[in-house]
Amino acid sequence: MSASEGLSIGEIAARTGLAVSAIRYYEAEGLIAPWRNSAGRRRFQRADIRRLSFVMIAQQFGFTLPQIRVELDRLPRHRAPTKADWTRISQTFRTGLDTRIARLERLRDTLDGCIGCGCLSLEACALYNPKDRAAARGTGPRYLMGDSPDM
Amino acid sequence: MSASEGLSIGEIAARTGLAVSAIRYYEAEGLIAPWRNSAGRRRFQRADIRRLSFVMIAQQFGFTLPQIRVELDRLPRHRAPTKADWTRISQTFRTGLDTRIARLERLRDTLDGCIGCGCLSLEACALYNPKDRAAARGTGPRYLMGDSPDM
DNA sequence: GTCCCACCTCAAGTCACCTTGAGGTCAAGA
DNA sequence: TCTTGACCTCAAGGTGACTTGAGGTGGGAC
Repeated sequence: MSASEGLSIGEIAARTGLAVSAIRYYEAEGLIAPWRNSAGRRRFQRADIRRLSFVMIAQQFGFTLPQIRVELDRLPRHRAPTKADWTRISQTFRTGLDTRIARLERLRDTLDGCIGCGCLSLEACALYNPKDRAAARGTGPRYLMGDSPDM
Repeated sequence: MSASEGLSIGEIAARTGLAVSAIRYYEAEGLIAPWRNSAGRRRFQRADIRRLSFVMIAQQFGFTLPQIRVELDRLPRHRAPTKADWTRISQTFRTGLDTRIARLERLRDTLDGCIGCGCLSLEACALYNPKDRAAARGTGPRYLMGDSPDM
């Protein structure tokens, strides 16, 4: 298996559960930086496994890959997040989560006030909220990730 | 303005706040079915405004356009949702919302248990939850909509 | 010698939801 | 008469996170 040092992309894929193509994609996006052996094959450090698991977790919290890269870029190259990094970062996650939960709860409260009304009036209906809608809409896709609308 | 009966696409756009291109897109997707006047221009009924506002609200709740079309297809063509329709549908919204909120709260609780740990171990870390991750991942984009990751 | 497997690159496709652009029609107003 | 503006169609572009496919390399097993 280890003709040269480090782990192959296949081994990394097996350990993280990621597809090989996804790992290559993450490299292209600058999230990881494996080196190459003499045959031009990617070689990974064990720290890369934790970097990748950090990527997966951060995605659960709704971070985009560029945002995740910013966090990883604060760490020395090839290093995985330490406990201190994690404490700092997880506070950010926590804040973002609270925001999302609060927004959904506001929506739920509004909906509760509207069940049985059914006016759907553009002028009067609180559900049709231009302000929140504007905030939720941008160019490109909007992400649900941890909460797809599987109802 | 009304050379013939009904409303023009520009008027509908002004009243709903939607872009003209979006309205044409919704027609292509079968969410609305305006008729054409002698000049080949789209003409809309007033009920279409409520249909479109229903589309916008349902999107806030995380429904995809095909899902929304299913709901609208239960109504007679050209009809807007009535109070009875709305009560039925809003129960569905409510259930979906509860599911999403519950999922985020579980994630928050897990995170709270992990702040200060920072192991990020693929074997031990509860944050790296293959089951939930698998549920959240599918082909194509995953949506956040009402809760974009703006942290 | 040949087969297979794991790996490589680069381009293009996928998904949902639209927007943008090119090129054209038609009627009203200056 | 000319221009403006609102509308039309159809094709292609953009977003994020990947996957898929074509075509190629290198090394070990039979």
